[in-house]
Amino acid sequence: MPIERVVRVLPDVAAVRKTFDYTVPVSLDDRVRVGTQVRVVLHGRRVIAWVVEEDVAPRPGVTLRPIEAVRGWGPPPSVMLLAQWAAWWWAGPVVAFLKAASAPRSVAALPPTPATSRAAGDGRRAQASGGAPLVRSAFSLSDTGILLGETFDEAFSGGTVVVRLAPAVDLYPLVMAGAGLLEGAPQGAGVLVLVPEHDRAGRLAARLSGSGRPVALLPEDWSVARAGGCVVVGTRTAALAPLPRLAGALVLDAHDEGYHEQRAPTWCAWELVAERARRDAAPCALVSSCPTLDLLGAGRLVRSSRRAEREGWPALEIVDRRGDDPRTGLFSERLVSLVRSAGERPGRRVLCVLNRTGRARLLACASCFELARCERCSGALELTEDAAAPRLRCRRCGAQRPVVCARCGAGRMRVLRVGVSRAREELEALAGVAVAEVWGTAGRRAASGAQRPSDGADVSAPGPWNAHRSRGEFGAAVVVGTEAVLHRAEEADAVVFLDFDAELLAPRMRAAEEALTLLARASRVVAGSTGSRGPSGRASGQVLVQTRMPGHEVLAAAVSADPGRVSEAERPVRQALRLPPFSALAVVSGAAADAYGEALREAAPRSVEVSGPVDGRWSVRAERRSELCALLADVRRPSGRLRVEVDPVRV
DNA sequence: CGGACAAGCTGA
DNA sequence: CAGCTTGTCCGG
Repeated sequence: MPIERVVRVLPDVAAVRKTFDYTVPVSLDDRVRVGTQVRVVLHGRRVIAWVVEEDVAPRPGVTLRPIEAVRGWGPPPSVMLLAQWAAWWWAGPVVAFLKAASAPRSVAALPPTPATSRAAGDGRRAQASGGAPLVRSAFSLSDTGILLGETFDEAFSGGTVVVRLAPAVDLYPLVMAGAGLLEGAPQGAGVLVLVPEHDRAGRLAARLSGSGRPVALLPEDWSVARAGGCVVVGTRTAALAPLPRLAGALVLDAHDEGYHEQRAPTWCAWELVAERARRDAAPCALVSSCPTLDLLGAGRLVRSSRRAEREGWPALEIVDRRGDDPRTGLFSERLVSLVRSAGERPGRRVLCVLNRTGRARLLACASCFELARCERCSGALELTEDAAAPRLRCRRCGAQRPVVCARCGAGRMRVLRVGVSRAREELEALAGVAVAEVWGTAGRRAASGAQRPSDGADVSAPGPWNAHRSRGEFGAAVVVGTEAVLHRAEEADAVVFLDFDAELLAPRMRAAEEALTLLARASRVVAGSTGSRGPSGRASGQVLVQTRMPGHEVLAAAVSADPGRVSEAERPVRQALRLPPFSALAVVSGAAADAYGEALREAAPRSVEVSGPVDGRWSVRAERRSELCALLADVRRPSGRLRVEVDPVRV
């Protein structure tokens, strides 16, 4: 009689973090391995569980039940280990990561693995122009192309590399170069490509597939990815793609906020991909037109030539509104004339961006109109609640000072309430052209607590946007909307930021970096999918920025096509305030936060600082991330609702 | 999570 | 003291 194996499983039940041992019936033996999803009876309930360990010596004194059934294929062993690491690194339940790494529906059998050692296009005949020639032609298109080709080579030279490429640069040749790592890779190894949005993942997968590469688009092609030997394309969760092994990895637009999960555990996809690549000794390219400080800490920076970078940032026109009376509203003369001319020339499209949801209130001096900003961190100041003796308080770092203008010393502030919903009407009246309004879902940085829509297309949202969307067109040449308009529009002739100061002064730690990513996004939209160029040699199209801070380093960086200026300005501020990446930070909230906070303070070594509660939130700060994670893992969590955010995007 | 069981409260 | 609520524990 054959001996039954014993395996250790982790049930897919919230709040159960323990593992349990079960015997493997002989009939299921060949289908049960590490990662397999099984059904087991636990406490009288049939639940789904993952096999986390094979051939274990059962703990003595317990009689084991047999596994009831095999649900289907699960993540490969390498990803099971990765999930375990991620659970520690972001102080969350392993189950959260295993779920993300598992198939959306049960998978009974895998498709055959493509033969990776063969030339691309062998299995599926190249339907379009074929694989390799596409790369070569892209490299030889222009001098710029050749310069970029050298950058691309460096991107996969080994280890994790941050690749800085201007917004208008077509990243497809780089992706093709990455896909080339499939050749000669071990059997089953694959190349991971992450993009921020699912639509874009679909387009990229189709294009790669057309060139003859074996491609799996996640989440739908999970089983293809599990078989390995292909290029896996997907969004954030694709960081946990079930490839048994990596031959290489690319994260496009790595600065995008979509790579950060907002719900706890607040994990970050590019960080996970970099760790995964490190484990498999695979090259990893984090690609961004404007790398954030956090990204820059992840690997060596590789840049294209200055010339290539200058050509890939479009013309940026700054409309200095310091001289304008705040009462003139959102629309400068320059903007009105731009919109008017767009209305006269058929086919031209202008997008006006106005982030009105969750916006900071802005204060300006009542006499000289200078904006009230914090001396310490440059954040926007607000008036304190105390009506008898109001003070100015920084919404970002909390510093306070009396109500006095930093420039002229006047003691009266005026509230600038730009961005009202009448923007569209006003613009229509001013410019005499039809203007459409886009609201749909809130921007991708929704107000705190709000969730990002899973794939960005909210068809249930009311309003003119959807009417136009269903016709596949905007209803007018001019559109006013939140930044969502930049994520949905394929291309435009001009993008106007009506109130860029709201971005620059937003009460968020990463406001400056995020403002620059908006300019980069706008740059891509006006550059168009063709990457056409104007007579100046720069990408065509125009980005117009209305501001009262024309000298701000974010604008200087975009004008000079040198995004490094923003991170260099940001670095000393973060360092002085001991904020990430110069420390490791976790924020604890929820009903049980106080109990957990006290326990953490009790157990914290000298090197970890536990402070709170402030509005029911505790913060835990350590010099090194590993110290922070060790503490969070060691202290038992009290029962009750608890949210632990490690390295939160918003501070 | 959800069932089991114990301890606590209530009303006749 | 039955009948019900509330809380804590634990799962192979």
